[in-house]
Amino acid sequence: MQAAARAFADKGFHATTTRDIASGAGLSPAGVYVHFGSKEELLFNLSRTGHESALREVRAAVADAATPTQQLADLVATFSQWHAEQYEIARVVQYEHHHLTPEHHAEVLALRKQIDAVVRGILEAGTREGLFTIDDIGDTALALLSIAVDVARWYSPTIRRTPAQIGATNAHLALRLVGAAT
Amino acid sequence: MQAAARAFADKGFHATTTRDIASGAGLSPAGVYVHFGSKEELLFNLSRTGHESALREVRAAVADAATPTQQLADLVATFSQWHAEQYEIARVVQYEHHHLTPEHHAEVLALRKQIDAVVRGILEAGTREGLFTIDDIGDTALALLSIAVDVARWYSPTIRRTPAQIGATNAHLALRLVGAAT
DNA sequence: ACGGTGACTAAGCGCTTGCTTAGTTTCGCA
DNA sequence: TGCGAAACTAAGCAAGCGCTTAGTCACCGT
Repeated sequence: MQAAARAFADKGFHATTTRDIASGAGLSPAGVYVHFGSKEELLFNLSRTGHESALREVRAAVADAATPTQQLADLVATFSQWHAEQYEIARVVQYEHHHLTPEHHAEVLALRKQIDAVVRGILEAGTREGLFTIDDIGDTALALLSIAVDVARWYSPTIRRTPAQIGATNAHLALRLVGAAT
Repeated sequence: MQAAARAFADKGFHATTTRDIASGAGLSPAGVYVHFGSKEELLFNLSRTGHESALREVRAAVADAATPTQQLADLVATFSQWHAEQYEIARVVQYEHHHLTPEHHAEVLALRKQIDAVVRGILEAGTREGLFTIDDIGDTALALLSIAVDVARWYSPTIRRTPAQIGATNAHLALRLVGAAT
C-alpha cells in the first residue's frame, strides 16, 4: 500500500502500472495479487483509510477545543498539517478518488461529506454565537477547505515551511476569512 | 482540441485514449494524427493556450483597476470566474500539466510563475501603501490562488451559483484575507 | 518428520494502447 | 475540367497493460 500510495501520488492512478507497484514493494508483478484482488481495490483501500484518518484527526481537533473560534483554528491547522505530513496519501485522497468504481466512490464521498459537515457545524455555531461574520456558510466552508486541501498540491518535503507552520498560517488565514477576532 | 479537453478534464490524461478523442471529434482514430503528432502534443497545446488565456485575462483585469485593493478584487474575481466558465480547460491546466514532457512542462511552469508574480506584485503594492495587513506575502498569495484554482475542482454547470457570482464571492473573501477595508 | 497453509514467482494470456501505413476522398484554384 | 494538397479512413503493428495459472518455497503446529 505504501508503494501504491507513492506511485499513485506521483503519476496518478492510470499512469501507474501494477508492475510499478510490485517493484516498489520489492515483489514480482504477481505478488501484489496475493494481497489485493485488483489495482482498483488497492486504490479503494488507500482512499478509504486516508479519508478515515483525516476525518478522525479533524474530529479529535474539534472535540479538544472549547469555542467555535478555537475549533475552527484547530480544525484548519490540523487538516492543513495532515495534507502536508501525509501528502502522498492526501494526493491520492484528493485527486484519484474519481477513478474508483461507482460503489466505492459513493462510500468515499460519504466520508467527504462528513468532513464538510464538521466545518459547516463550526461555522453555524460561530455565527449563532456572534463570533463570526459570514455572508454564506456554504461558500465560506468551501473556501476554507480549498486552502487546506490545496496544501497537498503544492507541498513538498524540501519546502521552507514545516507542516506545523503551514497549519498555523492557514489557521490564522481561516480566522480572517470568517471575520473572527484574533 | 475541444474533444480532448473534455476527455482529459473528465477522465485524466492517461485514462483518455486517442480513440476517445477521435470519436469525440467525429473522426477515425487515425484522423487525430493529421493535426497532432502525439497525444502529449495535444495536451501541450491545450495546456499552453489555457495558461496563456488565463494570464491574459488576469493581466487585463489588473490593468483596468486603479488601486491595489481594486486590482486584487478584480484579479481574484476574474481568475475564479475563468476557472468556472472554462472549467474543462481549467482542469487540464491545473491537474494534467505534470504529464507533459520535461521541456513542455518547463514552458508551462514559466507561465504559471507569471501569474504568481502578478498576485505578489499587487500584495506588495497594497502592503507598501498601507492598504493590506499581511504576515507573509508568499503564504498569502498561495492561499489566494488556492481559493481561485480550487473552483475548477468543484465547479459544475449544474451548480447553484453562476461563474460571475463565484468570482464576486471569492473577491470578497480575498479582501478579507489581506485585511483590506471593504 | 510431516502435512497444510499462506507468501511468493516465472511465464504468459488476451486485450488495449499509441501510433503508422497505404490508400481514398474532398476541396480550392487555375 | 483537372490537378496538387490537405483531410481523412481501414487495417493493423509492436508494445505494454491488468491479471491468471501452475508451481515453488518457507514456516508452523503436531
